[in-house]
Formats: sequence, structure tokens, C-alpha cells
Amino acid sequence: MTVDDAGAKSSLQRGLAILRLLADGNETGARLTDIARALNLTPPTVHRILKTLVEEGMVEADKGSKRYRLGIDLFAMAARAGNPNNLRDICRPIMLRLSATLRDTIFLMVRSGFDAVCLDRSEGPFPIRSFTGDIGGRVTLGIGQGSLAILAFLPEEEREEVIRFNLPRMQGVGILDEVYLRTEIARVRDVGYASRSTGLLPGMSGVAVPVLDRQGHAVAALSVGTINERLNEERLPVVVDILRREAAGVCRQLNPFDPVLRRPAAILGSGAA
Amino acid sequence: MTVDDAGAKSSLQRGLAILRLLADGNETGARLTDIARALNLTPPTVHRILKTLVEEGMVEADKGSKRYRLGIDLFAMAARAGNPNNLRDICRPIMLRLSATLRDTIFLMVRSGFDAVCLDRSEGPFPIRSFTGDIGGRVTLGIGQGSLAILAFLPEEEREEVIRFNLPRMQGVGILDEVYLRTEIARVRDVGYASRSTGLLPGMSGVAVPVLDRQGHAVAALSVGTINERLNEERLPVVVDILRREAAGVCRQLNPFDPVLRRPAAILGSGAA
DNA sequence: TCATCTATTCCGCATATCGGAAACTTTCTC
DNA sequence: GAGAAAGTTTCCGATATGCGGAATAGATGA
Repeated sequence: MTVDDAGAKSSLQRGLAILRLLADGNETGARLTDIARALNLTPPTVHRILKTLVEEGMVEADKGSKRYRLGIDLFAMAARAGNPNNLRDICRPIMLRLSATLRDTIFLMVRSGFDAVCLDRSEGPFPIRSFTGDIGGRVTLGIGQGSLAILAFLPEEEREEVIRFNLPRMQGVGILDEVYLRTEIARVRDVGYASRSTGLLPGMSGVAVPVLDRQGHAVAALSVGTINERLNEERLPVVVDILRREAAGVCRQLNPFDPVLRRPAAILGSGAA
Repeated sequence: MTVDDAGAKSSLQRGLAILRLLADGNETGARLTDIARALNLTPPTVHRILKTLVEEGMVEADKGSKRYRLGIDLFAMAARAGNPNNLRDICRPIMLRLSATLRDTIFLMVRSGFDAVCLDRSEGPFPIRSFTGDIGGRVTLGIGQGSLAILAFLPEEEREEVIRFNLPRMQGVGILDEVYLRTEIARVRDVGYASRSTGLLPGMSGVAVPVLDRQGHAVAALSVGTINERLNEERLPVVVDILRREAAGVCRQLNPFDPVLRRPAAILGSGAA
């Protein structure tokens, strides 16, 4: 990801570029010169911007002022970004219930550009792997069940745009070609859920249902990640059924507008069973 | 929180100020004029900055371009900020184990300036309330068990600074006066854990142990939040003991430096029991 | 329909930002 | 441990960059 060449102008853009750079490789941290090199900036410039970012609490300088990494402040601030339309709050109890009932790990995914992002995750007792990884993790939209469920139920125009953009990105991740992808999407739209389309992660399986808005377009996906044995022909329909029911509940809470009054009701208390 | 008056100069600072403003009230979103008013900026300025932020994916403009809110991109980026020294990754399995064993909710707290921030949280079956709230939530350092455990084990100099700064902030939240706070801190240092210092949240109790570095200073705290009945004199020592053991494990994984080689070993796989 | 409030574009001025050069510090090498 | 190399930080003048007043376009409501 080269942010350097052409466009990087304003100090805001440069600052954000630095933040993004720090976000990759945040475990290790980055040194001033590395940042300068990576972004085609001069050390003084990077230094000044970093200074500002540190003052603002977005970046922390390691002792001895050697390495820079993202600050906890940024984390705390941005944590609130992961709750669009109260989606996360609404889904939290549902996810807890799901992981307790199903004894599997539940994911809440939303779209972000050409990716899907994991908004929340509720662990089950079985250790699993997933594309998404942890909360905040990203996957190419279309890879993985939750991701695919969202893609399949995007408005047609957007769906086409995403497919066009993402096909090249999917090479070598199990998506063979466009025909295959479109077949998958059609099937997901048909049956209303996405189920272990491919055995991309050995031994792992998953199911996902979309959370739809009034127009029938995906705003999110609820998905289950588990091991192959726990998603056999017998159990799959049961899981799908439960997921569907909960997704419908989310949908209802997401559109809490009285058609007449257009008043966004505060309904978080009315626990849906 | 007025960021306006004196210092706001650079576009970077203004941009970050806008992000922070959007972070509050992110459920509802903010309009351009509101932002301008709140930050003492002119509408054109805010518009231009917002445009940049939207282009950079940090902010999303609601349909009809009426309201702005933080973008999922920011969330995804900042999620990595919540893993300093791999602390979160290291603690994840431990927290899962703890919440499964104790059947209570476990919190992972770290310091951020004069606050403590909730880095992670693993839910138990009992619904609880806490100061920290969700992941990313903040509390004044010293209020709540996890928070207090960190404060108590800060280097003396920093501790004093925090106490001085935070005492006024604690008015009306159960901290009566400085003497009381210092007594509490001394006791926590003495026994090595913080336990429901005050019944601030009716019906709720908690215990926390610090995660210490080599110098014996707190880098984090593991805490349990539960209801009063579940933390009686009988159970408390048991819980403390388990917490201590796990905290020690975290500590060991946090300092994975071979004293001679100074090589940061990648040890995440070596599951500590 | 008109009035009011809000969002967006334009543009000249002033300022905040840039980066070269150099001092200073840390880290590496022998 | 001394010298070299790389990295970090300060300084400062030129200029590009972002600022905000004013005017336009769009939305909202009476």
C-alpha cells in the first residue's frame, strides 16, 4: 500500500497515513526513519507530525523515544466507531445467547468498502481459526461465509462493483473464477445463507445469514465459525434456523421507526426472546 | 470538553478534534454546523476537513450527506492499537479460561493517561454493570477495582501525579478524600489485589490483580466483575488466587526476552497452563 | 410560496507547513 | 573503547497550504 507518490498533500492526510502505517506492524512499532522512508517524507516532517500525534494522544512513543506505535487513546476513541446504528449493542446480547446455545464462536460482520470487517465476536468453547481473526479484522468481501452473505445481498449495482474490484484480489484464496463466485452468490441468495462454500481453512466450517434492511439489502451478517464435524447435514439446518431467527430480530431492532411518527425509539431494553 | 479556545492550530489537530467529537455521540452522528459550532470553526473549514476525512475512510457521511459519524475503517485501524505488546492476544485465552472457570465477567484494563481503558472483556453468564462498560470504555484511574489495582502499582512518581490530577475528578463518585484514597492504595499494595473498595455500583462487586512488569510496576490489570453474592468471604480468596496465577502467567509472556540475547521470542504458541 | 437554516464553492490573504542544513544522540563496528 | 554511521531533533526562510468571508445552492419548514 503506497500512499506516497502522487497525492499526499495535507498534513492531515500525512498524519492519517502515518497512523495507517503504524496500524500495520503495530506489534513491533515503527521508527521515525522507517516511516519517513515508507511514506516518502523527510525526517523532520515525520518528526513534527509524530510530535503532534503524540501530543494528541493518538500515538505513543516507546521509552527512549525509539519506536512509535498507536496509542490506547486512539483505540478508545475508535471503539465507538464500531457501533453503527447501535448495531453492535443490539447484537451483543444476541451473540452471547447464540454462542451459549450453539457452543460455537459467533461473528458479527459488516461491510467496509471492498472488505468485510469483524465488528464483534463471541467465543464458544471450541478453538477456531477464521479469516477475520479478531475484532477489527478485515477480509476481502466474498471470502468467508459472513463476508459472502453480505456480498450476496448487496444492492445489485454495488455488488457488481465489488465483484469487479475483488476478483483479482481473490486469486489464490480458493475463489477459482468469476463464474464460480457468481454461482456461489446466486446460491446464497437462493437459500438465504452462506455455508462453508469452500474448505479454505482446513477443518473449519461456517454458516452465515445476512441481516437485511427494509429493502432486503445486507447491513451485516451473523456467522458461526466452527469445526467441520460440528456442522454436518444434521446440525446445519438447525443452526441456520436459529441464526435466521436472531437475524430477523436484529433487523426489527435496527429499524425501530414508527412508520408514521418517524421516531427512533430507544428499545434496547426490550429483550427479544 | 472544549478543544476550541487556545491551541487548535494545524489541520491535523483540527481533524483529530473532529474525530474525537464524532466519537462522542457517535450513535446519533453530528452535522457539519454542529461540529463547526462545537469546535469554534467556520463551516467551510469543517467541510473541507470532513471531506478529507471521508476520502481517507475515517469518517462516513450518512445518506443525503446530512450526518457524519466515524467510519468502520477507523475502527478496523484502531483495533490494532488495542494490542500493546501483544497484551491483548496474550490475555485472550487466559480471559476465556477465567470467565469459563469462574463463571463471571473478566476485564482487561490498561492505563491511558489519567484513565484506565478496557482493552478486552470476556463475558460470564451473569449480567453485570461496570464503570468501564464495553471494550474501549474509560474510567478515571482509581475508580473501580481494575483501575485501582493499576494506580496502586504505578511507579511512585507517576502515581502521585495521577492522584493529584484525579482527586478533583473523583468527587461524587465515592472517593471521599485524599486520605481515604491513599489508604485504599496502601491496602491494595499490601495485599496485592483490589477488592470492592466501595459499593459504588449497587449490588456489584469486583476483584482485580495487577499485571506487573520486571520492575514491579503495573502494565495492566485483570479483574472480575460480578454480583455481591458471588464474592463473599469464602469465594474471594479463591478468585484472587486464580487471578494471581494467571496474572503471573501473563507477566511471564510479556517479558519474553532472553536476558542474554535480548531477542524478543515469538512464544504465543506455548500455551501456559 | 417564501423564509430560514444548512451545506458547498470560490478566492485572496496569511499562516502554518515543508524540508535543507546542521547539532545532537544513539547504535554499530572494529 | 574510540571512531564511524545512522537516527533523531532543532532551526529557519520560502512558499505552498489551509483559512474564512462572502456568495451560491440546497434543504427544511411555515
